Amino acid sequence: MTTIYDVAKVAGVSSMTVSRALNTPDKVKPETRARIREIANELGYRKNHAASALQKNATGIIKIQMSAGLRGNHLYFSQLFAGITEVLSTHNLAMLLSSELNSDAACDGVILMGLTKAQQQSLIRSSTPKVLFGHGPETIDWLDFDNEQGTYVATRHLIEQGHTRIGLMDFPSTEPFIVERRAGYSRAMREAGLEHQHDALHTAVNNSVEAGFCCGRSFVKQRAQTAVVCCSDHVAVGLAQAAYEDNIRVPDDLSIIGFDGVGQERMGKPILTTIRQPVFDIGCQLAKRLIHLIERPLDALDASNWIAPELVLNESTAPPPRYFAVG
Amino acid sequence: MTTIYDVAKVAGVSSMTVSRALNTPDKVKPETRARIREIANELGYRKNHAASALQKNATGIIKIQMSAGLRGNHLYFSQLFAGITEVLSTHNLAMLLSSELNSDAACDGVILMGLTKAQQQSLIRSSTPKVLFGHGPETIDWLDFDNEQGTYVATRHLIEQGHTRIGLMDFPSTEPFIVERRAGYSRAMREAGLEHQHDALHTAVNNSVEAGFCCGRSFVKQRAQTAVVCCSDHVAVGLAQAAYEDNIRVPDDLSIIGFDGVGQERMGKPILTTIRQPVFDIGCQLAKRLIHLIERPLDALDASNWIAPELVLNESTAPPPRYFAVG
DNA sequence: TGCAATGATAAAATCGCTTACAAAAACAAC
DNA sequence: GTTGTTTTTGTAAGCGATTTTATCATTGCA
Repeated sequence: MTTIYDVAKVAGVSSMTVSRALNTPDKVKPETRARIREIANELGYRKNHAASALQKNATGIIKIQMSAGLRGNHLYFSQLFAGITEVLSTHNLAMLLSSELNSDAACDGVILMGLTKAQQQSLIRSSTPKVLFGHGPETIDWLDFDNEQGTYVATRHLIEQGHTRIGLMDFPSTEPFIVERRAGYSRAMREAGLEHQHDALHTAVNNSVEAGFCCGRSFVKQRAQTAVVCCSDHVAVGLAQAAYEDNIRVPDDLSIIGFDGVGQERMGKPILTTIRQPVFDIGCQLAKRLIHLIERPLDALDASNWIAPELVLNESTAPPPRYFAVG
Repeated sequence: MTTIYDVAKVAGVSSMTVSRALNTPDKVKPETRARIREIANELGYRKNHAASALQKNATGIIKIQMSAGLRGNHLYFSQLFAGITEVLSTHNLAMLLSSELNSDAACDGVILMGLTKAQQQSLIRSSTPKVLFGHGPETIDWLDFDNEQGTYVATRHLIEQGHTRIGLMDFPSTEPFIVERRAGYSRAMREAGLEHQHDALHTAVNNSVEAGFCCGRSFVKQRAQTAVVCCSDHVAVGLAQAAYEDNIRVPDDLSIIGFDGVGQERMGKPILTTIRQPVFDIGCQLAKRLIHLIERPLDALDASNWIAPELVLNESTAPPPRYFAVG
C-alpha cells in the first residue's frame, strides 16, 4: 500500500508537503503540487481513511439506524434515502445502513428511525450527534411528519365533500405513525359530531395491496360507509380494486383517500386522492439537521420539527351519491 | 472521549490488558477481566474504530457502488440489500451505500452494480476486493442473473402453450440486463421459426406501471399478438390493466408474462406469471463471494457465476384463444 | 531446591495521517 | 544590506488501538 511517505520519498519532499498538496493544494507551490500529484497518481496512492479519521476524529460516515419492522414500504424509504444522500453528498459524507445487529460501526452522526424506547435510550447515551425521524424526548433532536394532522385533513376533506358515513382502513402496527393516523381520523370525526359510528373501522392484515383487497372485499359486502380514509396507499389501492370487482364505482359510489403519496397511489385506477408526505424533502431535512448538529453543536435549531401533510386531489374522492345523502 | 488508557488508569492495569479484556477475554484472568469490563462500562468507553481500523488494516465496511440509473426498481434493490445485509451482519460487516459522487470512503470490499465500462476500469485499478453484479471482464469476480435465459424461458413457455404470435414489451435502456432480455426473446422466437413478426416489439417509455399501461393501450388497439413477454412486472401490470379496461380477458384472450418476480406481479389482477429472480439469494451470494475474496484471496471461487431464472406460473398465461389457433 | 514451562501483564513500536509549531526561502521596503 | 513580511516547506508529536516483544509470577516436576 502506497503511503504519503512513499510519495514524499519519490518526490523528494516531506510527507507534510504531500499531505498539503493533496488536501490543501493552494498552500503548496504550483510546480511542487503538480509534481507531487502526478507521482501520487503514478504510484496509485490512495488515502488511508482510517488514519485520517483517527487523526481528524471524523469518519465522514453517517449511519442510518432503522428498525427491522419498518422495512415495509420500500418506495418510501428509497425516496427518503435519496433525500438524505442528496444532502450528505454535498458535504462529502457517506451513508452507512445499519441493522440492529451490527450497531457498532464508527460514524460522525446517526439518523434514527422507528426504534423502541429502550433502543433509543441506549443510543441516546452515546455522544454521537443524532436526529430521530419521529418525535422523541427533548434530549434528542427530532423531525416528524404530522401523521395525525394527515388523517385529520383527509377526513375533513371527505366531510367537506358532504360525507357523513366515513370509515377508516388501517393495518396492525404499534408504531406511533399508525396510532397517530387513527387519532387524526377520530379527531376529525369527533369535531364533526360523527363519532361512534358502527363498523367504521376496517383493519387489513398488513400494509399491502393484497391485504387491502381482502379487507376491501368484506367492506364492499356490507358497505356501511360512503367514504374511507386509508392509512396507506397500498391498502387504498387494494380497496379500490375490490370495489371495482364488485362494480362499485370510485369515486361515484365510494370515495377513497390514501396516505403517503410516494407513487403507489398511481398504481391503479382511478388515481387516488391521497395525503402526500414530502418524503425526499424529509430526507434532506433530516440530513441537514444532523449536519448542523455536527458542525455547530452549540447553536440550537429552531425550525419547526413537524412536517405538514399535503392533500393531493386526484380522482378517487367526490361528494357522496345522492341516495345516501342525509335528509 | 474515553480511551482504553482512561480505563486502564482507573483499573490500575496497562492499556494492553484492557484491550485484551475487551477483544480476547479468555486471555485475561477472570477477575481482572470482569473488573475492567465493568469500569469500561461505567466510563462509557466506546472503541475508536478508526484507530482499530488503522492498526488492523480493516474497516469492517463493505461499500455498495451503484449507478444512479439503476435506482428504478426499489423493491428489487431493497430485497437485494436485505440479502447482502443478512450475510454481512453474520461477519460483523456494515454496508455503506455510495453514490458515484462520494466514492472515496474507505472500505474492506466493494459490490459493484451497473457501472459503465469506464467506471469499472477505474474501480478495478484499486486493489480493494470487489464483486460485480453483472458480468464483466475476467479480471474481476462477478455474479449475474441470466437475463437472456429468463426471457428465453418465458418465450418458450408461451410457445409451448401454443402461441405463435408473441410480442415483447421492453423499455428504453442500454443497461446490459435489458439488452439481454431482448436477446432471450429473439433466440426463442428464432429457434421456433417465429422470427421477423411485424409489430411484435412494444416499448414503454420507462419501467413503470403507468408506462406499461400507456403502451398497453396502443397494444390492445391493434392486438397483433396473443401473448406478450414483458421485460418487467411493472410494465406487465400496466399492460394487464390496459387489457382489462378494454375488456380483453387475461389470460383467456391475452397471455402476459412478467419479469423479476419480486412482488409487483401480485399488484393487479390476475396475478402474473413471471420470471422470478431469487433476489434475496443473489444478495447473499454477492456478499458471500466478496467475503471469500477478502478472507481467502488465494483460493479462487469456482461456483457458477450465473443465477438461473425461475418460471413462476400464476394466472396470466394460458393457451391462445381458439379463433386465433393456427390451421 | 532449582530450572523449565506456562500464564498473566506490561512496555514499546507501529499503523498513516494531520495538527501545531518551526525553519527556511522568497520577496518587499527602506 | 538589513529588516520585516509573506510564502513555502519541514519537524515532531500525537490520534487510539493492536502487534510484537519483554517481564514478572506461578506452577510442575526432577
